[in-house]
Amino acid sequence: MLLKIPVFRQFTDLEELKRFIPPSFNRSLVVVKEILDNACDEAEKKDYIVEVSLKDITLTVKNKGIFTEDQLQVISDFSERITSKYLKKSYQRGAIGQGLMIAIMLSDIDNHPVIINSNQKQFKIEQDRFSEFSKFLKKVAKPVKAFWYGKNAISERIEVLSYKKISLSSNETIEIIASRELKDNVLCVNGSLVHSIFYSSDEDGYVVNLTSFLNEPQKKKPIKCLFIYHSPNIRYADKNKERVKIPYKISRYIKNFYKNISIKSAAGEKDWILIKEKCQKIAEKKNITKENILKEYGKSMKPWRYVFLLLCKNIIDELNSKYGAVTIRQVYYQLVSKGYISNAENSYSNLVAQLTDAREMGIIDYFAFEDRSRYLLKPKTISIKTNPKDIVKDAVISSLKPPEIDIWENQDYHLELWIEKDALLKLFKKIADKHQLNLYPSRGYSSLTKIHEAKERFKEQIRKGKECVILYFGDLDPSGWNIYEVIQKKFSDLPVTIERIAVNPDQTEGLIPMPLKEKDTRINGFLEELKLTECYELDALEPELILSLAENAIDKYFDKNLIPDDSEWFKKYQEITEKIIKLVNEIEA
DNA sequence: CGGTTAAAACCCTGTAGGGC
DNA sequence: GCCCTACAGGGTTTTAACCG
Repeated sequence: MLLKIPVFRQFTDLEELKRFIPPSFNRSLVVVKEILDNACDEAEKKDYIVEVSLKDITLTVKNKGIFTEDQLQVISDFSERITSKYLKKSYQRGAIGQGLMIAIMLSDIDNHPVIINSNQKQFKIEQDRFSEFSKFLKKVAKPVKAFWYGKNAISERIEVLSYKKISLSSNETIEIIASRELKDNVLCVNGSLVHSIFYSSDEDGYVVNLTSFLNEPQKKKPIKCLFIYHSPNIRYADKNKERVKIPYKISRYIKNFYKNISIKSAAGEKDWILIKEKCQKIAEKKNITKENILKEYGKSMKPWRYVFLLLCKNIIDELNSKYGAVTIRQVYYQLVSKGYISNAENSYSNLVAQLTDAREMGIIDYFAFEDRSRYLLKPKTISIKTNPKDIVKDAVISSLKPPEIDIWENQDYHLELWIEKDALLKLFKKIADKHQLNLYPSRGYSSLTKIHEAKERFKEQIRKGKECVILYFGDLDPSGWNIYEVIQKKFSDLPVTIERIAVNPDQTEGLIPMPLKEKDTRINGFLEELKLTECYELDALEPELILSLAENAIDKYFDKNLIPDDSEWFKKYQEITEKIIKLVNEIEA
């Protein structure tokens, strides 16, 4: 079914239009920027020159016919979705359409005419919303279709309509569904569209028939629920959609229509801590009470939780001694593999919350963790009180630290260490330093940029007559396996060996398996190829084992007899540096 | 073919509401 | 009313499978 509501009304109706631009924006500036941006973008593609002229308050942009009538038809095909979040994501219609849309609406709001010269035609966008251009749009605009969104899209910007959380008039409420629980895609309509359905009256001449609208998609696919954009909290509301309010009688109407559809709330794992009872017993045994905790930390907490956090602390201490500061995700995997907590979606965020408390209370040290994903950019300055001579001396002496001689120069191979996750970077850093190897944490799927850079590196080595080898370490799970395969595929045009060192199917003995995530779209390939029903994290291997696997692999490609003799070199280096240091010491400030 | 959803890596905050 | 969980929100980046 097609709704017989021309969506271009959204771009020509003042009230509708206003919602698309944040209030703080200067509209006239935005229109100029958009028009110029898009004209330049298009012109650049075909090497045309953009002509811009401003007369009185009329902005004219000429781009030698890039805006063809065909293109305008495409742009004005409003049966396609439009962007629902300004400044965030735009769908389908692209820059020209977006620019035009904004241009149209702004010219409407600000009474500033905009002229687009295109293909010997002139489109003037001016105050009158059914001007030449609007008429053109009206003529070519297609009716809008209802469309399907998936789970993520919904959780991103759409809330379900039912009956719990949002307070309405009287005591009625509306419930928000946890969209994660939805197994199938659902039909939804975008807020402004719903808005149009309910608020356009017959006087406007638009046909509105909610029943047929609800009926139609039901025939095609079993429908779960009709979704309407809504945010319960005005703070979190999409500012573009804040005008969309759902009156109770409308929600009731829809609810009645779908009486038989049950809406389940998301069932997270409530008892995500699997060793609760054990902790309780320990607490009793050690006589840990709320009062004791309150006395010691100034904040009370259930004894079993405290015991749980102490157990976490032990594990964290152990990890710290092996790797140094760790990430919370590393701790999470450890706890899961030890059977302390469940491996559920909510488990990780719960753990984060627990460890936040633990840190703030002082149970666990802040230094136990590190955040590798954020950084501070510091200016490099020194105090005026410092002695310039000292600074120069320090700089010279520290720059004279003996360098490392390249032990790979005469080798037959060029070796690199690639690991799937950042978490193990520290462990691998040691071995990479020791053997002078490039170390690359791909963080899941490698970026094309880094693959390309690697290829350039390898080409250089191949020119030198070397064989290139990547020693790869990753999880033994569908995605982990696939990541490895993708790397192989990307290097298929270069003679590069990719050796998967760990985790391999023959290394899983004694490891605690994790269940396969059934939702993983790569699961089929994994099952077929490896015939495994469980998966294994790289972190689950003992660090010593990982290191020895790496050492053995490196030794295979490294010939000790080919290490250059550097004794003479360093003798000379020493002589020279000593002379320089002597000179520096002689300088009088 | 392109949009959507899923996966991977990582992190943090605020609050509604159930349970005790 | 406290404690705790779940679930909203916020941020960064990638690739593959699937589907119409």
